[in-house]
Amino acid sequence: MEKISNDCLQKFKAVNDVKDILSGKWKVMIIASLSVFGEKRYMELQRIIDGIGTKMLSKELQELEINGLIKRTVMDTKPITVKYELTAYGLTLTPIIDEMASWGIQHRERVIKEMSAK
Amino acid sequence: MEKISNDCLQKFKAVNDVKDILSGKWKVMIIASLSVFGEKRYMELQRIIDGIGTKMLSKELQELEINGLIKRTVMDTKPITVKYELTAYGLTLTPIIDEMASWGIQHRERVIKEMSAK
DNA sequence: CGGGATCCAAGAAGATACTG
DNA sequence: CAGTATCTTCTTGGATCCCG
Repeated sequence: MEKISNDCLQKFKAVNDVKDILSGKWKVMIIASLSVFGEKRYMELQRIIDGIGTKMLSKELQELEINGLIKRTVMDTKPITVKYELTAYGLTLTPIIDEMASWGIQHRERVIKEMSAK
Repeated sequence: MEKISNDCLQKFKAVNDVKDILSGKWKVMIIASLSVFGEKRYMELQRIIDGIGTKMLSKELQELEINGLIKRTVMDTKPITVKYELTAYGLTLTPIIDEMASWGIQHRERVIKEMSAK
């Protein structure tokens, strides 16, 4: 008779895990960048993600790499360049990003409506 | 020729909006609690969400209320009680929570496999 | 270019005590 | 019970300099 409760708890804890993995101010946006725009270089990420500094970018990229969500590749170009991309595992986050994106788009429409309603 | 780029940017910004609205260490877990378990009281939320203190709980609940995602109702019981629940708008976040939950569950299975593989 | 190291300011968050 | 107020601690993150 507590079957439902256990399922809910399971679900709740699962959300908590995702929270932990995507904790940090910028991780979701890094994933979103790589998910939406595809493979990017360090500098490009910094330009895309508004307001992020080199320190935080490096730190969160490393944490994401440790968790196996992104892959870091050093290219042997004249001045060295590094590209980042989602791993196969990181790509499985796409549905979450997509859900967030579509919700955000609807949210914008809602906000616009509210403003014009005044 | 920059049509695709604009769509991507739109999408990216939309994700960013969601980030902002769900910013803060506990907001996602509060939403998840109310989504998974349904209407809850202040104290119940504090018990469910491991580690949260009264200060953060109050603060983030207020912010969520301001954003129209949750509804706060004061019940006139002997010792006063307050219940929180998702608004119709807050309920639209359910798909995101569900995606996170199912990803988290698969993530757990993966971690378990990795450990037993050793 | 892609970072690492250091220093420092600001804000987020915890603990505790208190109130209606 | 449901918070608020206060104080302290910890984390975040910005700025800067440096290195391969």
